[in-house]
Amino acid sequence: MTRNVSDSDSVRRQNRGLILSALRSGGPQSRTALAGITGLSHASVTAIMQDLLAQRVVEELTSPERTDGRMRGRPATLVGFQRAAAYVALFEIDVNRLRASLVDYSGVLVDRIETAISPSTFAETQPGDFFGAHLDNLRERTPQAARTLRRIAISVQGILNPDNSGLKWSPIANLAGSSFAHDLARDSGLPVALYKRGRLLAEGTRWLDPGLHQSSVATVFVGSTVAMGLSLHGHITGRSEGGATEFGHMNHMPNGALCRCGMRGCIEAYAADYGILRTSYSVPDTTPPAPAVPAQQFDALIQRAEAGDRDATHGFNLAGRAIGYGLSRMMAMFDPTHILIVGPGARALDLLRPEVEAALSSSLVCRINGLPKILAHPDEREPIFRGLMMKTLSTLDQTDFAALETGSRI
Amino acid sequence: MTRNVSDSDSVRRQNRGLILSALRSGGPQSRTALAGITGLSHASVTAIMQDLLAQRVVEELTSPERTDGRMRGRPATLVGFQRAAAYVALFEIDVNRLRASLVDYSGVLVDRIETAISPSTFAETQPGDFFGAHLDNLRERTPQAARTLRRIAISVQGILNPDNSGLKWSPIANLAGSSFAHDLARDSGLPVALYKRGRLLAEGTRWLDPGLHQSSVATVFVGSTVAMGLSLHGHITGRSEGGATEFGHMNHMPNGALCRCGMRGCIEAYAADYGILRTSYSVPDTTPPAPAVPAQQFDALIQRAEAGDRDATHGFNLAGRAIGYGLSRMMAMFDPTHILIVGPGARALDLLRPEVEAALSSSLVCRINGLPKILAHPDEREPIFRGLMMKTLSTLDQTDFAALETGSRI
DNA sequence: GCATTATTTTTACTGCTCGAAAAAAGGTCT
DNA sequence: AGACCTTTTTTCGAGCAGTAAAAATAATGC
Repeated sequence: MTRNVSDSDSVRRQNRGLILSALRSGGPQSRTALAGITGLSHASVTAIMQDLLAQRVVEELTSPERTDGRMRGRPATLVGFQRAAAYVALFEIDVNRLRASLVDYSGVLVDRIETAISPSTFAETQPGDFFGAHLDNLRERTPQAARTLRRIAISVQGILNPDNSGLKWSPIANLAGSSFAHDLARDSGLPVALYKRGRLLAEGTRWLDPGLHQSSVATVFVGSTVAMGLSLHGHITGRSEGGATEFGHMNHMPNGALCRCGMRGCIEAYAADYGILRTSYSVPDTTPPAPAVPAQQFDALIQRAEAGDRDATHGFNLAGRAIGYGLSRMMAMFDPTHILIVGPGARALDLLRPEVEAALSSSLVCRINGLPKILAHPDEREPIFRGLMMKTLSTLDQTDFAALETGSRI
Repeated sequence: MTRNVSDSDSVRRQNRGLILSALRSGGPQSRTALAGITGLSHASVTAIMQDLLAQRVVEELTSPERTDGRMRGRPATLVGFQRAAAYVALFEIDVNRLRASLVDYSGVLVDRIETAISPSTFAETQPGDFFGAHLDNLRERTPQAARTLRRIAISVQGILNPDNSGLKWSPIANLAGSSFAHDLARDSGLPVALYKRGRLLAEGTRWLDPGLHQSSVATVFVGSTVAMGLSLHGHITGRSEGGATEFGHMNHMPNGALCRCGMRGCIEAYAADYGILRTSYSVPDTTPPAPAVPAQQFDALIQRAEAGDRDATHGFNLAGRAIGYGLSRMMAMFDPTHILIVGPGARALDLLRPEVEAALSSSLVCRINGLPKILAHPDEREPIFRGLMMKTLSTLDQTDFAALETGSRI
């Protein structure tokens, strides 16, 4: 049972966390600016800063670099994260690729390794060992980071265990089943966090687009799979309080098209690249899906549909309808004001939009509240990485550094 | 912008709130018991209690009534809410009935008035005035409560305004459109809260069934409408952070049966009493729904289906399928461990269950995590009232009484 | 050089929780 | 009846974090 008692310790944690989080989203700032943003008094900011400086969590920036020469008064000394205060290792795993990144505490990418993944990769190597090997690699290449490495976070696809120690199911062959997060944590001695890709998309767009930072956005990935993350007023919501949803495998049509997951009628079976391709080529929708669709083949299909090809258009229509009804069903439970389509499918938004909007219009909530704004952001790599990084660093801020005991505040 | 700064004020609020909430869910208790439950030290509990006693929020119970004669040591003095510390007025509005209740701070029902509602009620009287008249009535009948009346809460059906000041849409004729909560707040000078019925069902079952108190439950009302509330690990979740969902009007079938709301294919159009009746009597599903279905007619239909009547069984099958697929779609975003069916439809759970479970089984999350437990609770009146009352009193605890400034703690 | 302006630090004070010890309130035993 | 035991409740001093206001600091402008 967690104690929710509030005492001076929790007060300090809360207010230190407030300052770190302001620094995280606003970059290096003066103490006065931080006092304004957090609502703390100048005295408290100074006191907390003294602790943070003494603990080498933050540092004063040497180059004041006044933006305007005509500023009066004592110039502010900016305070920013001390880059070497901590490092985190981030893994993004995909059906055919692993990307391992080393990031310092200020959010600067230090090192990156990319490796190809094949369906046999995890048949030959235990997932925990596979990640462990890459972690060692990162450590060897940046020895000074190895000492202060604090956390590991992995972006995954599939359904998580209740304790987030591994996956119960995943489209990545042989990845599910083992508690690889637990294994990796044991072997490395570091905390390991698993995040669903869709959830990170939501987190990432929250950080990428300042305009959307505090609004309610449903971020939908359309590509080799279909996934969704929800960011409601800056809070990530969804299954298991982990912010994950199974949007791609939400049922669209009872007994419908065969999905890669083995079930029938999932949204993904209509709206992922393989589904659109299957419809466009009039392949029966009970045919087992192709393992992977090359990017150029998908782009060619988009071009055909844009040129007016009936079959291709039909494929995108069915995809749009599946996504649209899925969104309309989601909106019976959440009320995002914006829908952001990311991934390869974002390039086809104009083809999808009519059916998406038609489906949304047929729902009561949209008739009452109006349609949400539907936007596209073709790149999904950057949001996922940024989401993974910001989520991990923010967790580090709050869990590790906000809770540090005050030394002797003389 | 809300300031999240933590200071001694917020510490007091938090810890007072902790004690009040323990008292709310555990009933009158000794200080020692409260210290154990909240995690506060005995000294803090005593100090906070002195304030609460001085402010007449709680009182010491006179009758110790030892449960066991063989108890040793100094007998505990129980502390409980002071009944007259506050009163709240609760309204439950339905298509054909208004129930106005006056409840004291300890949760005891003091007075209750029931009034019939007809489709013309709100055509003749402004909703704000209608509630105002009943409020005055309650006040006149219990003058000592009128002085310490602190809050008004209303259970409604329909889609709320973004600012919760009224309804954008409601199945209750002419109720939507006006900001009656705002009007009533202005006229009465008291805060008025609007809650969706489905949300209160979730809140109510949370309080009614201690076994479900901390688990994750989706409570589905099946009757003249279909509604759902979610309680995940004791937290109520859903649209607009208000915990509401539009489950009944989630789309089940594109271009499907005509719903009372005017849209087509809503779950309600298949699973509310009128929908089941329409299917059972082979009336075209685009026929405008009957305004109200008498209870005995619905019960007769259940009996016919239980006796094996094909047409009636078909009606319940389609209803079960609509609910089942709706739940399966909901479970792509939430993961309740229990599904609780309440309302008149709960009596037909055995008829609905096969199709509900079949639909759930066809979803990926249920294949991976297993089916949730499906239970029935035939009475829906009690959970709604209890949910409305507990939510309102808990809000009063935290908003009004936890925040009371400490007088002079001599 | 000195007033002006803005930022940062210091000082004095308040309020809260906590641990330990003391006080209170019954029952039990001789 | 009175000493003892057990459990609950209160009291007391220490410690810590926050605020407000005053003081210190560092640049600009005349």
